[in-house]
Amino acid sequence: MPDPLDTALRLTRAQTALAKRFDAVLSNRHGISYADFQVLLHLGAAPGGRLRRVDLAQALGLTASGVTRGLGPLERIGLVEREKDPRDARVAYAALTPTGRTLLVDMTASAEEVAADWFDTARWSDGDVHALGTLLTALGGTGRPQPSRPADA
Amino acid sequence: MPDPLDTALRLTRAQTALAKRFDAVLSNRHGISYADFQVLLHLGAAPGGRLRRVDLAQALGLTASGVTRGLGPLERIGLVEREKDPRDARVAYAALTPTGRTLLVDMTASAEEVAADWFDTARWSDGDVHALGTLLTALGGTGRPQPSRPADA
DNA sequence: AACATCTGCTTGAGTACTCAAGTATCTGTT
DNA sequence: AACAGATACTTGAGTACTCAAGCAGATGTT
Repeated sequence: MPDPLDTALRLTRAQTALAKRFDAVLSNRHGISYADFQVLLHLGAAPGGRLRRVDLAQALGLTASGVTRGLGPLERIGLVEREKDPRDARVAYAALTPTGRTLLVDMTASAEEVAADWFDTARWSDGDVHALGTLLTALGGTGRPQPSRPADA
Repeated sequence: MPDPLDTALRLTRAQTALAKRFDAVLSNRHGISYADFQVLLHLGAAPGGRLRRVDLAQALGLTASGVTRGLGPLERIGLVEREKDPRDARVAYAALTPTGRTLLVDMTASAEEVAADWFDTARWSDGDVHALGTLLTALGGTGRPQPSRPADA
């Protein structure tokens, strides 16, 4: 019977395993990591396909610093572009390029496959997955970011 | 309605937040991280309070290399000791020192508090926590390692 | 209009890992 | 008894972050 600490430890352990699995498949098939995929996901869901770096950090649970470092490679390989804000010279947007958007679509398919397979391997029913997802919603877990307006990129 | 990918993403997000919280409290109160706490937990639960480095890696979901690096500081501050195996000169055990065991007890109290508080803040019922813990058990999550024999240190 | 303060972002230094390669030791086969 | 291969561990180099400090630009107060 799991008490709160047990449950928290299990959560950590499960996520460690999950991330490894995602990382293995995604970097093998698409050349970028699970963390990078999450960046693309958030950008893709944001209006205009772009986000201020500070907001991206918030969405990812990272510091602004971490975002600056992580975005470098993605800009270099042309998945994300830097954009200026005409009203506020301090802000630099991170914006999905068309290439980035295409990759995001492909990666999402892979990721869905991995996730389904993972729960499948653990013999989870659809109901179990749903139950877990619902429970985690109440924990600040944003899940897959929802587009605020349909396809306004 | 969370599909498998949403659920997986939420799991990642939830764990990120959880780990930050544990890290903040544990390093503040006890001077070592959540990751270090998990090392002590596994050692404390193992027979004789010690584990081969390879088995510790397995238990933590890390590589042997990661264990070597992580154990360094813990040995330096006297929480963990290096022990030889008389039968096999290749293996080096990591063993909890008395100081380490004392700290483990204190940290466990803190960790239980943090975990309880976290679920509490999210307005989770005991039943929810239990349900989550049970679900995660089926995911390779070992939770809190159980002592194989009661207090044989 | 000047100044303190706040915000957004980047950068240097440090931490916690990873993988690949290397060393030492053990084990099974002939 | 010799040797091929497996196993336990460490180490060098690289990645992905963190925090603290710093800078540029915005904002509110007088």
